[in-house]
Amino acid sequence: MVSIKDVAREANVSTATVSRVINRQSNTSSAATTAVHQAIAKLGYKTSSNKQSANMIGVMVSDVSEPFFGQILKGVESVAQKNDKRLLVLSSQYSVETERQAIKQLVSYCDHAIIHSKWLTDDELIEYASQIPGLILINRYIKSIRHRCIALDNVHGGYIATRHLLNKGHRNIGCLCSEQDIDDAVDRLAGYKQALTEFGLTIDEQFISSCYPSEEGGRLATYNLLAKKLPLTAIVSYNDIMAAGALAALAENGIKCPDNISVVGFDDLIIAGYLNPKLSTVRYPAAAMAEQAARLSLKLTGQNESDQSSFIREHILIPSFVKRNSTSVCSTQT
Amino acid sequence: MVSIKDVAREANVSTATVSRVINRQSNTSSAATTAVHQAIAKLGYKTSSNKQSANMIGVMVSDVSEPFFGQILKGVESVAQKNDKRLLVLSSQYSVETERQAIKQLVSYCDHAIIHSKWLTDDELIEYASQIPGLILINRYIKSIRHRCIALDNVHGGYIATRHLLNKGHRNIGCLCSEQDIDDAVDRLAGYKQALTEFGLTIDEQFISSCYPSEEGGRLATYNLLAKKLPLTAIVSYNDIMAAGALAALAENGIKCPDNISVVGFDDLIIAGYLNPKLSTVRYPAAAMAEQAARLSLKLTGQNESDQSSFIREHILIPSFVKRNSTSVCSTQT
DNA sequence: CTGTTAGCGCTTTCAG
DNA sequence: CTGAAAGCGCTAACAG
Repeated sequence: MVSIKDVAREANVSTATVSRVINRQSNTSSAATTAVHQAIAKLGYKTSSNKQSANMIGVMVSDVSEPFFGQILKGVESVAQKNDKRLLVLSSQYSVETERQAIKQLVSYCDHAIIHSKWLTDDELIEYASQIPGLILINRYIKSIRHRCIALDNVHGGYIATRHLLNKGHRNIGCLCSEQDIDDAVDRLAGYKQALTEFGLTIDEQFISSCYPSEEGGRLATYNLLAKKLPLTAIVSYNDIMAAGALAALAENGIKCPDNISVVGFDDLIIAGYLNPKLSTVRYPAAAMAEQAARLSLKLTGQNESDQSSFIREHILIPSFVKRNSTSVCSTQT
Repeated sequence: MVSIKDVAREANVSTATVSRVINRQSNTSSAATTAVHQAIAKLGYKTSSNKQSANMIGVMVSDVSEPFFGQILKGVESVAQKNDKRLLVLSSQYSVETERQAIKQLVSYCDHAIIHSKWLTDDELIEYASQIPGLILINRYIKSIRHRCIALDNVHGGYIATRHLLNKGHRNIGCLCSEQDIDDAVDRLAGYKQALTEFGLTIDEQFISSCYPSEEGGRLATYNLLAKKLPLTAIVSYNDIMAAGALAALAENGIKCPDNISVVGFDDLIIAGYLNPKLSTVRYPAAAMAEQAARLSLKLTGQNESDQSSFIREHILIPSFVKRNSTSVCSTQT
């Protein structure tokens, strides 16, 4: 256990100065301050080493009120509870700076941190990961620290969504994309293309429409597709929310789902089961993923007695398909 | 600041024994254990008085993954963030014992605790509330500690839901109730009755159907209503989930909403906007309520510099009506 | 099972 | 602005 004393030695100051720096109180010279901060980073010192931090497992998500993140909290909480640990929650509110501050806090307060970072660069995350062994990245894959990442195989997700439609005879499949430049968006699109290619079909960019990943975005992207008068019989969507927008756009235009056009979502949010028709979608096992992340975190700090280094499989989860009522066999045979 | 030493003196044991009791380790006689626990309760001692607890605001809800509770977390988190506090989250998983343990933990770890208790008795909650001044009950009203409660006026909610339908000309209004014996269920029903009475209508118990407050429960309760061949033109539901079940049951029977029967929900969950038709409902301002609870907690421990004791209005929030597409003017004039 | 005692991590005081 | 040293809250070791 690295103490304030070690930090003091490393920074060539007294323990009192370190204490002052940590608590941001009274005046300390900037030289001493930076020296202390460097020493803290180097040694991986954590405040409240008085055992409190060992009992805390921290989570950072974008917004605690979103159902998807609720699942993640639940997953982490369940293993926290089993291991008699407390759950510390912070959110980034979709802001880079808030996200950075949150992670810094987590790193300094907790031995374990499950982080869903949307905005920080790989390099910055690698840096934080190096500070505590219990930091796990969720829904993100960084090769150089892949043993610290738990992610979903989004390519496969896009693939099975598209594949499901192909198997039902659909050949003219539109794709609603997220215009955000993040991994899951490009991966899911790649899965869509892979499925088509594998089926011997050529990819027509006309069938791909990008918008902001909201309900309104889904509606707009669908309008754009419809405007082109393509022989569309099915649509795969970046996520359930956009799919909800697509369903609304179709309904407004008298196009019946699934009779005329089938729709597939992604995520399997609660709303999927309440849409009309109930949405066929790809299940994102968020809670399971979070559980696994939490267990991995415990394992990496040796809390988890058993299998210290036993099974080190790739931490990539495979999504599965959920068939509901928004997809059917293609009626317009070509 | 009450220390372990004070507790030891109060309990007539040594500090070591107190330490042992707190950490539930090694053996301690039950006599000593209870004596220590009593002393802790009496003096309001909190572990980690080493300043950690003052930075923590704890929340307990039933299930962190439910959207409704997500709102509550978000509300508390927003004020926590503003006041530079960390958020500690525990859930009861709908179990009495888990709930009790969670509250105990919160009380001993945090200076502030926002608690959504569904299962504990008033007396027990009063007891916990007496242990720390920063404990606030949310969505619950206990008269003797009402300055520690933030709740919704559920009677008013049931009232405006019913009133909305009455104003649209409906006179034969069914009511889907929760069979659970909790305050909000009876309050919302009371609001329903009040609105009818106020309109000079007599209450016919035939129109009231109770089931478990789930989608399936809503479906069943609706079947039961339909089976009676009542001249039903509208339904008010205990919550949105049951209303979703009601919509499904109506659709399955070829009854159009809102053309034939209007439906009103309660809570205004995310799904309300995605149902078909979009659900008119009563908005439960969960996040706002949680924010207010958190602010109250800070105020009660004197953290909130200003207005120490200034405005002590009743902490009852008023719900409002959200008009969407599931309600319309009554067509069958009597 | 319990108290004494030594010790640890940290903060605060005080002198410079 | 800083360090030495005293002090505080707590835990661990040991003897009974």
